[in-house]
Amino acid sequence: MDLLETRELRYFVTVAEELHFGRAAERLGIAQPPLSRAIQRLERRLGVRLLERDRRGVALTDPGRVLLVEARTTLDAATAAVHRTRRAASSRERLVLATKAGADHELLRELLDAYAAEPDAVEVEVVLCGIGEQRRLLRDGRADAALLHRPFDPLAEFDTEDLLTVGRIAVLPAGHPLATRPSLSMAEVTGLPDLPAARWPDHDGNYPPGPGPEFRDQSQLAQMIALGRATVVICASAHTWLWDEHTAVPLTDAPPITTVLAWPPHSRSPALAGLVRAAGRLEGHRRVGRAATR
Amino acid sequence: MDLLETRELRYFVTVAEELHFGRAAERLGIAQPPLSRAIQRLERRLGVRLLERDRRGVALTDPGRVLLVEARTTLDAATAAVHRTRRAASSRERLVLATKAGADHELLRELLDAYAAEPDAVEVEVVLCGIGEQRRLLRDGRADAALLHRPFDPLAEFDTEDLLTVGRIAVLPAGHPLATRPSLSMAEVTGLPDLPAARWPDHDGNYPPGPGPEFRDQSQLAQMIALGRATVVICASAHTWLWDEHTAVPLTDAPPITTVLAWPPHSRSPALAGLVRAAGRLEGHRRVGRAATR
DNA sequence: AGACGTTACGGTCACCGTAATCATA
DNA sequence: TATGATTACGGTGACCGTAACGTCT
Repeated sequence: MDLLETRELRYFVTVAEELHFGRAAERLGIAQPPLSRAIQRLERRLGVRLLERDRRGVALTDPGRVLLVEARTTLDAATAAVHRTRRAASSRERLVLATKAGADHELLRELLDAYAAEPDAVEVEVVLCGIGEQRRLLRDGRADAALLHRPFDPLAEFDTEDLLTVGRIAVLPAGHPLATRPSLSMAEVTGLPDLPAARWPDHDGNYPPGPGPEFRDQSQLAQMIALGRATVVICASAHTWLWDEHTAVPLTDAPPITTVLAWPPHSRSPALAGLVRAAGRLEGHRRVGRAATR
Repeated sequence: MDLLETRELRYFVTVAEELHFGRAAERLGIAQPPLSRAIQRLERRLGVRLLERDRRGVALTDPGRVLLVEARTTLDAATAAVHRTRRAASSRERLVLATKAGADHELLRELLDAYAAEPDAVEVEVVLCGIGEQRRLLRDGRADAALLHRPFDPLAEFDTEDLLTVGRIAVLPAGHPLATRPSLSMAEVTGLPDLPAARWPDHDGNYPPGPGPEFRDQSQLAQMIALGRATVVICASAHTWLWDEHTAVPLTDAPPITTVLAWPPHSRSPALAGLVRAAGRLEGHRRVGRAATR
């Protein structure tokens, strides 16, 4: 009763992303006509119109939008099958941990050290990926676990263990008038006419509207702020990568950010279990430490 | 990079389930040789040996076991894509709720009534399925939500809302000596030589070892107990289907069972949101009611 | 010899690419 | 007229079924 081949799904996803048969066919490495026919076949088999082809191009229908997300998760599951099977076959076991480049330096170090102390610790490969890419790495099996951030990353589909909760800071150019303040409120740093808030991509890869510059990784952001062209409100643990030209000011009224260790819920590997145990120990120690210093 | 077609995965899963190329080919409706070649192709592409074919049949390797679960989730995702896309295309919206046949009568009634009171309630189709089948219906998109039971059903992969927690009862033949007792302990009802505990299938469809009779649905169970051949420890809400020949005795030391409403975590439908809201209201009322009667 | 998985071989159908056609701005 | 999707058409390759083969009990 599953009449969809992954090739067809891949075709559909590409067309849905490009909204243009020509470009989609080029990305897929085939000619347009076979692609057109494949989509028609898909629509005929499902009995559902997926794309609206009228004047001025192609648009997704409502069922088409549903299929787009379902097809993506199916394709992710298929590539996860490849990765996890190959991983299981490789002789020496290892864990792949995905994290955003440039974030959580110290925490990551602590976690790796804590895990290394586990009795049956295996090699941990750290994969640095772009903003918001960790979840896809988890879904398609390229990573066994990842560091995510609440409330930014949707966590519903994963199991998680809290690691560390910190406040937020505003990162300003060193010479800015507000940079001398000991703390700031959200209201004071939003809507500054001379310092627009930088914008980063959401989970669909699109940028929210606004006057600030778009950026895609932490180095772009750092440079833009150092140039005095932008500001950003960000996790306090980001202080590790600040430049001399930056000033970090704590925010009093911004909701805190929790870094969590996340993994696919059905994972059964003992190595991953060890990593989770290490994460729990880390968080436990931290809690005890906090309680003791009160 | 996803080189696996769903047809190949279906072939592999069937062989892995049958552990016999001939029977698997028959189930798939093809001849053995193409099946043999397809599996070889799969192994070659993955670079992994999935099956051990020596004398006395076929066995799964460790990577083969990994691929079996990954392939199942991939196939479930593919059929979910079909179901959800078709559902989205159908004009009138509806919800499909899966529940074990013969369980949670009253609770289900309450839930449906509570949901019907929602402002934008849509038609709810109730699908009765076999023991432990609800999770698969959720995964492959045949159902939008299901009633599951903690701690029996693994809930990691779903979002859930607690509905009702009740104790457990022992169901005995009406004439049994223990049937006159006001309550019992687990120790008293396990290991009775004259009344073995009935066994039901676990999540893989296998039966745990033991002397008691195997059963697959509630009517078989009821008959077997009425005949004086078995006993069972079961959710207290099961009292709705007891016969005159049955006696239910509460257990004092058995962990309680919670019926939960479960749904796929990425669901975005407003109709489902309404059902969850109704479930929350139900549980809230119940909690208030309990508190008031204390 | 029997059971069962694999190799050999020939045919068909699905998919692809090139070329022509249709629709729209 | 130009752009972009669809239909027409011929070819190749993937997959299947039948038949022969190997291997172990």
